[in-house]
Amino acid sequence: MSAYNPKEIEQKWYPYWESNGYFDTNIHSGKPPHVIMMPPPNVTGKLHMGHALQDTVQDVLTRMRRMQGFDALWMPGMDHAGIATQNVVERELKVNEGKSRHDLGREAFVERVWAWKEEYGGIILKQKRLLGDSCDWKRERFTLDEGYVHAVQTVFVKLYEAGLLYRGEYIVNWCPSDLTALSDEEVDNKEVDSNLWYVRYVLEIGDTLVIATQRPETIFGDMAIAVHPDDERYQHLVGKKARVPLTDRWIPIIADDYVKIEFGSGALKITPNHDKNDFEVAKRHDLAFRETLNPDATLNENTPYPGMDRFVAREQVAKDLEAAGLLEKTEPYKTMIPVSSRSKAVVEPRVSLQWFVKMTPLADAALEAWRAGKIRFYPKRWENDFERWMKGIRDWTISRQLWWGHRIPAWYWTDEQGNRDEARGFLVSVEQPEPNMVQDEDVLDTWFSSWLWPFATLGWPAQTPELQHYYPGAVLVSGYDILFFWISRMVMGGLFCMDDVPYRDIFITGIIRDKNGRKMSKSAGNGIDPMDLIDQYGADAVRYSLTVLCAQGQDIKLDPLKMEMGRNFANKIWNAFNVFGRFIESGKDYRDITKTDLSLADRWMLHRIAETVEAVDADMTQYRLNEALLKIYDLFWGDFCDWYLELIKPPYGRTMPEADVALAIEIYERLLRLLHPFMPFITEDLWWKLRPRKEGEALIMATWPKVAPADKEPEAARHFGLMQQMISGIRNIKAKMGIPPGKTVQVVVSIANNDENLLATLQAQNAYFRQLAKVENLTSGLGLAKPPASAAVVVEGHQVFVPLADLIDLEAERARLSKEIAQKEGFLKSVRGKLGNAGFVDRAPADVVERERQKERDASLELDKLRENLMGLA
RNA sequence: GGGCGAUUAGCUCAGCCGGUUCAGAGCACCUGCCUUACAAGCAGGGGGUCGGCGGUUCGAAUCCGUCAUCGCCCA
Repeated sequence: MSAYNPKEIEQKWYPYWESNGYFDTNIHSGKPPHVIMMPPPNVTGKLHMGHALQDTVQDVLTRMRRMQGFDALWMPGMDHAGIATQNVVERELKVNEGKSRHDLGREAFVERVWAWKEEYGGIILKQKRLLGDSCDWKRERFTLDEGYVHAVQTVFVKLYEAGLLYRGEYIVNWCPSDLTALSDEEVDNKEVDSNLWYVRYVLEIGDTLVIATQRPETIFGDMAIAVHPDDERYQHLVGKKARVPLTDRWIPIIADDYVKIEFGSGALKITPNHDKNDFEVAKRHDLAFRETLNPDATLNENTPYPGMDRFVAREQVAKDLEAAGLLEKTEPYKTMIPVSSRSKAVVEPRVSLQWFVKMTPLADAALEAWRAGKIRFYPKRWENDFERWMKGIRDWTISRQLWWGHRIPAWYWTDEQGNRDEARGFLVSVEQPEPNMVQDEDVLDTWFSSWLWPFATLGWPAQTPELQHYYPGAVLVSGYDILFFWISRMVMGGLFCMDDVPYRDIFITGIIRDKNGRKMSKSAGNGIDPMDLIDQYGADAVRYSLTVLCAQGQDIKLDPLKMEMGRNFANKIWNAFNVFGRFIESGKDYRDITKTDLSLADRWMLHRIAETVEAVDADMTQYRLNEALLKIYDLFWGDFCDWYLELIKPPYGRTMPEADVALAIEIYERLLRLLHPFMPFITEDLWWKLRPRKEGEALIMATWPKVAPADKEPEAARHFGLMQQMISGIRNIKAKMGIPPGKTVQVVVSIANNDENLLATLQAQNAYFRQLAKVENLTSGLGLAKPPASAAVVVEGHQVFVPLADLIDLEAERARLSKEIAQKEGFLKSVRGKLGNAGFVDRAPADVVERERQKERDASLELDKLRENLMGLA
């Protein structure tokens, strides 16, 4: 009559669930906990397809567990997203007031950020509601909440006291755009086309030495030239001096086996301040350090080009070298450059004073927990990456030169003028340890707060009842793009602070790409906004499609048209209700009406549901949501709609018996329960249409279907299956003979093997043939003869004849049967091939062999009958 | 350079521990239907030697090796 329109319905139910407290959890409920920590989205963020996918997965799991009687906590919140948020507010400040954050000063600026957060932050949490996320909003946390700040500072102190924290001048990744240090994980390596410049260094002994460099602009920071100790070409030069080109500075030539003899000329310039490896070499050889760049990556006063941008300077230096006759040649060269994953600026290795976490001991604990089976990855292969990263772990640069974030709880003494007196060292403490001490200016990497999420959100360091009840969680759902950033670090953080892993299962989803397989990004403009999809197709449809597309760990190439799968299914669900729904008497509760004489179809349907529930339960424990949902889809569409509803549907103008309505309601309820975690809105709406319900009897709070032993009736299911095949066969004959599906035919069914049970069932079900295949007269019996001029199908040895009198198209029937025969022959050949193989008969398990024998018997019997039928056509 | 993943129908992809007609689904395609739940639908149908080669096995889309192509991660 009309297509399903999700808009109205989806808007109706979310507020209903939320306001009734159905998402709420309660440590006193007496139910076992089931906890999922939502990866906190950036406060600046908007919902993207990755969120839509992962939230769907988490919500499906949460809703199912809730229905299964768990105290299902899905903990929501947001991340303060240091750089991202600071950038947003800085940009706004620039545009609106033409000011920089320095114009405002730190305190005023941070206040601005808070104001921004209150006004615009958290759009994403509203969007999550439109998706249907059933998280416990009352527990929502923000990584800069007061209590959370305390947790972050506490763990900082705790790490320091454990000797896992240090401060020092090391070479770090420096982002000249955001003017802060970054961790290794925040830097991506990109291959670019560049050059290799061969520069001549004048030697004190009068000769020149050619050195290949990718960065001529850094020569002003050169503090040595290194050659390999085994390189015979340069033995005589070690200990001599060379002049840095374009300057009057002389630097030593040293020997270090870090140098690759084959690369370039085999001699390497050592620039400790601007190259990680050179930094190490310099430490080994006790070289001096010379900074040649400003924080914004312009050259500084230690160079002849103060203020010039590094890339401009690169060309300029090359030119000047050439002019000075010091450039031997330039070669094109492909090289990897480090890029900030956030700002995309080319990162500069830069020596600066930063805070670091010593990671090896933490990683060792994580590895040990993993080896002991305390965490499990789905799919398992991600364990390899986890292990590799943990084993090769490097210390974590956690200080950031930003204003928005967790201020580092380290304190410094001051002199009379109030200036920091670094010489006296520092104290690490949550509270200001002594009057007149000042706190470190820097803030912590945002991930340094995120890695505490699973317990800091529950009140840690206080031993709250929530913490005891909800930690550790059941499963973490996230993408592999933050396996190192977050997932792995949480494992370490949990072990360090809680002495236990934060979750047992780690379900890693694929990444959603555009339909051509490219990563979605703002700059490429190929992003799909999930809000548009929800608007266009409905949240249930989006959830359905994403779940079905989400095979274990595979990236998803998403074509928005895929949402039609979900939309069509929702429409089907909606319309299926009408078949029996229109016979429901308003206000009537059908619970006391029991259908006592279940039909074959009834028993088959109940059996199929039971079977499916078992299969779905098994899939869900393995996080095979796509498999589970497809099974439910098949059950609903393939079994319930295509067969069951067609059978219970009364003829036009007639009504449906009350008992049938009651059973249909019961069956439909079970289907809605199974579907609810995946498609919560439409199922909740229909749930209330089935019968009057009291407050609190919402589907979201209903119980998950359990398999009752009485529901399983394999024999009934087998009989029904045979009838389905017979009916399909009749339809096939009609189609092939050019008989309109609506035209009635007569049918003779000949039951083989003296199967009187089947015969009895069949005779009781003439109506099925009438309704589904427009069979007017069904004659059935054991071993009946083929009527003249009839078409035939063979179903597991039983024969279905359709007498066609003058309607029969002999050619068509011959072709039909020939095809059947060819197929059957092929099958029989393969079966006989197996059985003719002595190895198979001897070695395969007895039951497998027996099964093949049975197949052979059945197939050859059927083949005989098919051939007879073909012969009889003449 | 090391590691991982992918390669199955025209397209997008499922296929767990090797054995049920196991070669599947959705879309697309062909034929016939506006059969009063649904044309976002119904019925019927066509279509793939499961990337190549080799191996293990009674038996391989599935396990192993190797090659090719594409993609990702790490250095």
